[in-house]
Amino acid sequence: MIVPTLGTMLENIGLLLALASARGVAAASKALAPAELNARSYSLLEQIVLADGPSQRDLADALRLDPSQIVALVDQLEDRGFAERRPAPTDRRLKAVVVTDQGRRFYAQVRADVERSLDDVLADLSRDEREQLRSLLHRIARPESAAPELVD
Amino acid sequence: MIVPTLGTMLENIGLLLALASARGVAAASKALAPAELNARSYSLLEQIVLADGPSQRDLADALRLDPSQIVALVDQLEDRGFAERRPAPTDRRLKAVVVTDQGRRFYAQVRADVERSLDDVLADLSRDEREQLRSLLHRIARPESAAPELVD
DNA sequence: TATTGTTATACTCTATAACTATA
DNA sequence: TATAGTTATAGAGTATAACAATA
Repeated sequence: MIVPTLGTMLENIGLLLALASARGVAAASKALAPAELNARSYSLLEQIVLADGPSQRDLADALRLDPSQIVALVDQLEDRGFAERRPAPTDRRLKAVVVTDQGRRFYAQVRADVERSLDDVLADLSRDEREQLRSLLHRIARPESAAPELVD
Repeated sequence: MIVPTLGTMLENIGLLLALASARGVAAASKALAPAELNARSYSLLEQIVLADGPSQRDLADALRLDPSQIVALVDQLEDRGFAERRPAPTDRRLKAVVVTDQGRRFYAQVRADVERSLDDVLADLSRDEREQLRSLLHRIARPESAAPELVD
């Protein structure tokens, strides 16, 4: 190795964010592989379980994905019997995405595996530090002065 | 909107990391677009500027990319006259990647734009909080007990 | 006119395997 | 036998535009 301490001179917080995120996604993906789910579909299922009835537009906003991508992801959950599309009573353009009993059970199972894998990623951090990190990230990922700026 | 508070019930720190990272990359990409550089190439150039002589393997480790991807990225920097490959004197398998004067000037220019764009992303955080975040992320992205685990 | 869901498509990224030259 | 760099390629992920139905 020519430069042994390359990594230690890193200051760029943007790169640090990207590297930490990549580690988290990799760990979650590995944990989810046996269930044939990827990290994005897991997060989508989680949103559906927690909200129980969001429109696809809501899901696109929550995950900062293009609505056209939500279509395929919800299709997959529907094909596996984990979610269903229901016409929204108030606005016939909307489709409410609801979790099925089977989907709720499945989520409970895989969630334990995912959280264990994230524990590994956060192993060096105390409980307090994890809460700090979560709070700081929340203010970056979901600023109070909303203004979603997926495309600009 | 069916569920107004979807975003606020988010606990998943893995998703928060991914969203925050995506915001950072998007902001940096936007700032770098006029210079026809993407976030990854910027980080690569930064490593070369800071280390001045890393092997391509070093760069792959620092950015957690596959060595085969570094080839194309270094090619691009070389084509634009920002970096050069030099045979390493100690081991003829290695190629030391060094920044050119032109590359150093270019980096200084775009760096200001990137840091300004990251300021926007971190706007809600105080100086102390940014330092906290950087420190926490560093311990996730570059754990002391190294063991790079790109592929496993 | 604007918005939701949808389809199709092109583009970028990423992962993987195989090869060479050197050690 | 192992490592650095390289090439090629297939797959996953992403962005974009256009359309029908509804508001």
